Amino acid sequence: MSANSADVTIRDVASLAGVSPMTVSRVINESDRVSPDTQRRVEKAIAELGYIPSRLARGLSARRTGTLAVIVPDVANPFFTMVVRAAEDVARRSAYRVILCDTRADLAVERDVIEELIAHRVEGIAIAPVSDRSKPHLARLARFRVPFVLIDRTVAGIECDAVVGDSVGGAQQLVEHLIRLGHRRIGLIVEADEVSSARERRQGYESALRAAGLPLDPALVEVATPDPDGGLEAMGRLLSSEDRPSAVFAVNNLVALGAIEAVRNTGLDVPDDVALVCFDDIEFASRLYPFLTALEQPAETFGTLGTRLLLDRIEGRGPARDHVVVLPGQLTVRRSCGAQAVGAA
Amino acid sequence: MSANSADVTIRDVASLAGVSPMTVSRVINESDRVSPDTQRRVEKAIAELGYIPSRLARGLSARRTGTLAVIVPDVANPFFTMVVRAAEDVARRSAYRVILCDTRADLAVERDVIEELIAHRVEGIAIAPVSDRSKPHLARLARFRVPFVLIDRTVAGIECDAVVGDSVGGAQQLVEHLIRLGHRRIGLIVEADEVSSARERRQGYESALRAAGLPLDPALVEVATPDPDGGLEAMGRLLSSEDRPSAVFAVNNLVALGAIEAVRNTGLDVPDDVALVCFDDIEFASRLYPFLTALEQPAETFGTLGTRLLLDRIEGRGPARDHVVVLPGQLTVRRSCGAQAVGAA
DNA sequence: CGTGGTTGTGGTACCGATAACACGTTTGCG
DNA sequence: CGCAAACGTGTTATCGGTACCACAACCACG
Repeated sequence: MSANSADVTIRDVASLAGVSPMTVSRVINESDRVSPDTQRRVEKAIAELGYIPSRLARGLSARRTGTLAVIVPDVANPFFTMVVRAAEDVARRSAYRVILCDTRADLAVERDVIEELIAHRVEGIAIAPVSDRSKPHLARLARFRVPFVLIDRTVAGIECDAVVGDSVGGAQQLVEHLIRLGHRRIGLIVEADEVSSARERRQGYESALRAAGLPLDPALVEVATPDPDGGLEAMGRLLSSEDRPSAVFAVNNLVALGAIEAVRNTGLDVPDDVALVCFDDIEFASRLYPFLTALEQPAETFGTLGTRLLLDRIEGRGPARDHVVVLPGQLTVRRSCGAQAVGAA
Repeated sequence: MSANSADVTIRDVASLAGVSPMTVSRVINESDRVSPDTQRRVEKAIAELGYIPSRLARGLSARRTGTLAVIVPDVANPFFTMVVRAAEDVARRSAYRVILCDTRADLAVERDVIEELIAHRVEGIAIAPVSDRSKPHLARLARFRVPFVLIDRTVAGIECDAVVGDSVGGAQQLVEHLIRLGHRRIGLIVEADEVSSARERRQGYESALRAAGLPLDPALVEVATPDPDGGLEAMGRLLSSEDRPSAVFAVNNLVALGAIEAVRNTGLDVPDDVALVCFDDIEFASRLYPFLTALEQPAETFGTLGTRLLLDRIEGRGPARDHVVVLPGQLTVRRSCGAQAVGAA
């Protein structure tokens, strides 16, 4: 047994087995044009030396790296955590590895990360882009012929495969629910308009209000960063306005968390003083304390489906036209909206 | 502008700039032995062609891939999510990329994943191993001279750098706290003994009981998989025993979640009927509903410190001896233990 | 003005694998 | 029995970079 297996190459295996490197390569790649006897000898040599073929060399000559990448703006957001986990799983089942990139919603990081991934010659990327301003980054991918699939968000001016939620419809459902509960002044905490999902949720909010004959009051719309701190500040502003809303729709789960905190900090309570609904559940929190009325999205499905589409593209099985999947969400009514929770259990 | 930048090589850049590939390589690598004029010409050519050097080729000839890996048993566990995010961040700051692997606590997956990573010639691995039975996997890494750092768990028989929590001490604190509240029959839901952190938490539990002169009753100890379902089942068994515990220490946050569910399913309540404490907080849940009395661990620090140690090793800055960091946790008292939460805010 | 040292650049081999082709040996079938 | 197809294996070139050495041009110094 060698002291160090790190430098064993295909040639070492070949000479130990008494064959050429090419034959070893055939064994590794399970080509069938190898005699059973040779195959056995080679496999024995591989085992004896503890040989592990270099993916670098393989990738360089075969032009296949067997690596995908998943880019998300925030792995710590439970929605994206599940997306990442599902993507990793699907990838592994197809013998691909996954490089995870968290852009922290920073365009500069996203740009760099994409350069890196091209340099790494990843075979495809599933990306939840920062915003519409990610367009040049995606254009660069297209220029390098790196297949990619958008997850959760589309980007204006980019045509490609995508898996997104029904943000317009979901937002409508949430707001209609609030209206049904009797709310007339409904606030919105949303992230910047250049994020497609946020834009669409805002549209859903507006169309629900219009359908109910309610006025659109710009004072009721706050723009925030999509995290608890953003929600905290935005809700603070809404609460301090003269004619404060009786209900608020938060663009996602983390924003909702901050929003609730803001309400409580003011000595008020959810839902008694302010009702609250949002997109995306926080599974662990709901399990402990079913509180948030949320439009739950099937996060894992975003990841699995997105990765499948990506693999299809890579392996040329993709449809000729772009494939945009819209996944419906599900309204789960709990306490934060002030409705008696319908005891479904 | 070329129609496709995917196949631009260093030679294309060289001929456009009227220099040799070697000179282009020097520019890419910021070697200073290039005249300012040449440098400018080469950079212009690079920009014009949209050239991105191949990491495969670089890795192959320079024997540096600039890639690390992080292996965790479950990214969806908030503790590991934070570890991963922190690791990724530190890595990027040092110009390394990170491959994420989720073993789902499956030894076979762990084995495969490690083979893959060696094949990829990653330069180092931060790993939260499945259990003591991960030893052969780590031995393989050692044999291939791949530096690695253990995160959160040590492995019997493996000496290396590690960043772990003070499981014994933390468990003691939690159990002492329950004893102080008057509990005499304290249950434990723990994962298999072959996981070092679980083993140590059990030790802490036992020594706290012994110190208080309380008996160790095997009927009070349930082994479970470290997830909500495991907690649910284990707590179910504890509750149905004839002399059920008045308090339970759950080995981690997810187990606690399931345990609470089990209590509630029985028509009982936490903490009135059964008090509960656990390791690791669930930040998002606590933010919404400060309920779990937990021994909080600085998850991000596990990731940052672990990755720093790893980078030190890789770059040869590591100390000669193994560096084991033990991070203390912090007891945060909330409602689940039945104590009046000390209003610290 | 010769010698040694620096500076900028190029040539060649090689990293570790595979593609493409070539070649000797069976095997099959009329 | 002869020739073609199938089989098993090796040879060579190449993937896209970098290490290493060579070398010309220039500098300074005694």
